[in-house]
Amino acid sequence: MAKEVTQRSENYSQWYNDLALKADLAEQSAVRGCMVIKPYGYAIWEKMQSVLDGMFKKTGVQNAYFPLFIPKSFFSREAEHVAGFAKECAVVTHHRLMNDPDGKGVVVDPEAKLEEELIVRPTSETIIWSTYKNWIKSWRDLPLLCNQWCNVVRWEMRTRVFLRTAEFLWQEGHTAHATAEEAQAKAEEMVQVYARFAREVMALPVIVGHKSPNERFAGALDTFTIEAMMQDGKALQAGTSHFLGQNFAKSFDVKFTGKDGRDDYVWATSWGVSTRLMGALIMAHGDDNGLVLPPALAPIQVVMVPIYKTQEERDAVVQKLAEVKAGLEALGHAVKIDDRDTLRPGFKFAEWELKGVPLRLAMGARDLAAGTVEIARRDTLEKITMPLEGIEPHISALLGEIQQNIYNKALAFRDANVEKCDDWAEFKEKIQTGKFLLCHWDGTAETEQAIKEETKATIRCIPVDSYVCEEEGRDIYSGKPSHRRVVFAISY
RNA sequence: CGGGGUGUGGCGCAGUUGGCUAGCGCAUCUGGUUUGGGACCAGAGGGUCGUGUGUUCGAGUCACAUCACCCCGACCA
Repeated sequence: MAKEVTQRSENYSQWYNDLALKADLAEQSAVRGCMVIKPYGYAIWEKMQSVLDGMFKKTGVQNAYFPLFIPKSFFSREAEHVAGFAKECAVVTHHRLMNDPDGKGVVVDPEAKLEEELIVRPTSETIIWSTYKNWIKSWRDLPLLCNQWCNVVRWEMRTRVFLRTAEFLWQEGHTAHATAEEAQAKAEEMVQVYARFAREVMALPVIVGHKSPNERFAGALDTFTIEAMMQDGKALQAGTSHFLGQNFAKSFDVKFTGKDGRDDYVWATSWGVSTRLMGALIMAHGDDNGLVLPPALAPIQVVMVPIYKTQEERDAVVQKLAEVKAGLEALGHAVKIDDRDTLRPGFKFAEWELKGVPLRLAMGARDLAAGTVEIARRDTLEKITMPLEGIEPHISALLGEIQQNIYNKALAFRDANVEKCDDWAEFKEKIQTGKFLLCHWDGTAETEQAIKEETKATIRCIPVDSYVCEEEGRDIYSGKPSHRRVVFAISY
């Protein structure tokens, strides 16, 4: 069962796709553009959910759930927002099937046409705001901080596992506030939550910044983003947080009575991350041997492979490993003993590497006699043999070190591929080689659009916490005056 | 929707100017030997060649139609 994965250097795109599928994370479903997330992949998503959920709760956010179907009329209210999604909506028009009169399976019952079509949510702003209208009366009801974990559907033309699928899982937070300042602060707070999650849990260095007006979420006044660099130098938008102003409140007539007795529209934010983060994980850390999972997200942090010739040896080794496993579990680690006796050790090594397990322990008769164990790190592929005695805290520390090392590696890679650029000819050439270019921009949508058309590069963000560069200069394209540099890159 | 490509056991593919019984690798199953980096040997099962119509003594192969999927664009978390 030689599961050869395409080499990363040869064909990055193919490598990514192979990895997502062969590392047992997901597979193509029968439905066009949709995917099945397999148990191993879902375990990672669940871990992401639980960590994020904890972080949200600390900011006062509560979970809720809103309907999958949204009446079409709800979409008539916020024109700008709707324009952003209208072209990719799935629409429910009927509510019943019937037997085909010609005896060929089932057909849609033409009698069962809905009075008003239902839209499968591409995002929930419209239904949530029409609900919030009923929940918000007074300043005492604010702030209202809700999040929902759900699936959304966007009928994309071209799809890619985890990065762009017709249906995806995500989390969307929607908040309502009494003042613009408070809402603005919330949007910033949440993007910082995402940044912390990306950096500390996913070991993914991200750039926090504002989106340019062109790249903003439909209906937002300001959009914050976390942008990550993949190993081909392309950018991936890993999460966004929007300051929505009073646009939705006005469209859905959500007013509150203030302390002064006067009515005003509420101020809103929304923010989300999706299963796209799974794609980011694969592309940011994976190598030619497969996935490299940060210990904080690995469903299995330590895998143990017993090596034996006889049943007696097997029993003895597995028993010893079980003791170590118990010790590690007591320290809160997820451990698996791979005692499948139909597979050889070499196969198991390769398989667990493909699946990205951070640490592998191998123990055979030799080790048993010597009281040692072989430890292999997934991130560096180093192997060392250590005494078994008191190994647990060492492994704990090693997991922490791996988490840090994966981050450092990704950070070093990114730093090596971020450059300032002030020459248009140079820009056109370098941007194609997978770089983030820090360039002056005159702030106009026209320039941004022209650059996009000529090079496919977009402004990923106007950075606020790394690569911040407030300085006078001239626009890379138009030559007009500029006060700061922004991040340009080709993105997924 | 524009440009290009591919449809043959579960997966990946070969199949000559039409020719006789449709083949290979992987996977699966059985038996045995193995087991410190993706084992080996022997045997077995599994295909209306995407679909339809046509040409022909004869079609996986040729023609026309049709469907599906993939890649490159436009759109996007």
